[in-house]
Amino acid sequence: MKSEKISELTTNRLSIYLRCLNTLAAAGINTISSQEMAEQFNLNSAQIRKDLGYFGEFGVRGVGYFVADLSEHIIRILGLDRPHRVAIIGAGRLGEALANYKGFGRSNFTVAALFDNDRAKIGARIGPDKILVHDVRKIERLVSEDKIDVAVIAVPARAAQRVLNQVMGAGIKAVLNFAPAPLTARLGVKVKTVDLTTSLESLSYFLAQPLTARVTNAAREKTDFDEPSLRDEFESLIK
Amino acid sequence: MKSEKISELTTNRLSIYLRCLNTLAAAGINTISSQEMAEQFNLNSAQIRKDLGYFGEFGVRGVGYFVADLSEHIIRILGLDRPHRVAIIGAGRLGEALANYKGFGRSNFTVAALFDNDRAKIGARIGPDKILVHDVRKIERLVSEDKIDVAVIAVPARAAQRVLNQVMGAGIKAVLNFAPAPLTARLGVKVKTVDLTTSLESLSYFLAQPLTARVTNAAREKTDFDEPSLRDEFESLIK
DNA sequence: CTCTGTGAAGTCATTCACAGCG
DNA sequence: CGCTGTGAATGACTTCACAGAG
Repeated sequence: MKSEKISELTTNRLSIYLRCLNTLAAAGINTISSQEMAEQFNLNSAQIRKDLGYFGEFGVRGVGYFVADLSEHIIRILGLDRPHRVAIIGAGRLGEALANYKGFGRSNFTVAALFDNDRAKIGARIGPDKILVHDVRKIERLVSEDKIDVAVIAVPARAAQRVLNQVMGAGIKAVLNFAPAPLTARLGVKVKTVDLTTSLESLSYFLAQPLTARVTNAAREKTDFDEPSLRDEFESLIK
Repeated sequence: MKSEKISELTTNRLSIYLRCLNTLAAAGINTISSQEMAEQFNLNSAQIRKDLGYFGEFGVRGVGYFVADLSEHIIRILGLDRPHRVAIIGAGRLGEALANYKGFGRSNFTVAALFDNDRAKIGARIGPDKILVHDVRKIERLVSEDKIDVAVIAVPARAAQRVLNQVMGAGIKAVLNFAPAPLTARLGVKVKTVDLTTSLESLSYFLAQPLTARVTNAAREKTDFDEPSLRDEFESLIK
């Protein structure tokens, strides 16, 4: 086990490896080499080994990795062995979809509360799970009462920084932001932004390139996994 | 104007610059230097100049950039001067939220059709905009009739590859994927995956680190903009 | 004198390639 | 013998730093 600084690219990939291992386990496979895994899931075997190498020696030379064992290790590395409680701020369409999303469970995330600042929504119960919408001003109290440690920002861009400030004020250190705004966070608070418009506009650039350039690029890229990618029980968001 | 290979990181940032320029324009600012822009939006001025430098010389030495002018240029570079028509596959919660999302317009994207394979949904009209749900098997015909050039995959992971194949079969070259699955695309087709679980698990890793490491990391990172981030009229997804 | 545009330097990430363990 | 774990090599991206345009 080294103690270098781990890049976010590496932790993103660990999450992906974990998903792959789940798939393998479900298929009844107990042992896998980095090569086999790379082939099956469009990954690079050296990178798998290097990523894992930052955290320990989990493999068996001449054999590969034990699926269940490695899975366990990654769960521990990512801190998924401890439960996380999520607050969703913004009870609009997206907030509602997320609040009713069942896939969080597998990663040990639970949606603990939903907030909005719209009078008409506060006190209402939303979606099939009838989740209560709280007044966003109560966020600080609920965070400590409910042991919430992650916030999801699903409000319009112009409100996003204000909400982030409230959320930081309540002591939350990890935020997933869906608002299209350049946010400033205080030291020690991690904000991950997911941006639909940027993704689409980047696709638009790709379409605007001449066919030859597009194909050349694609060849260099295998399947595009440079950004995150989800888990099996996406169903509730989607079905 | 060079003709090197442009990285996706650069095109993502162009999209962000465009958003910043919109904000500036809305504030009545006509001229801005890369330094000022970097300060205001947590960016790096050298990077702004370098990114723009791949496409031309848009600035005025000793002055900076004309906001409206640069905006125009980026719109053209990203291919946002031509309209794009989007098909959303999967009429679940997320598909519905996306189908009713009004923010696409600004980037010249229009949601042209919504598809599902669920008998109970096909033929129904969904959301406040009453968008008709089509049978996914009709996708090929509708793509050519409706000039659709972008697909959004909002189906469960196990269906994602099948849907991607159908979509590619219909001739679509650009896909935004919300399913948590490692997809394989044919040459010349660009797939961008947005993965909620990976983002959350990566945040979990951050929380699992000792406080000192978290702060050290944060110091290196300003606000986290390594992934995409959205646009102003996110409202319809969210409100 | 200011700010762009850009080679050169520096930093970080991926991939290679192989010693050595099981 | 096969596969891991890992330094060393390569490649990609960012930042520096400054010549030169306006």
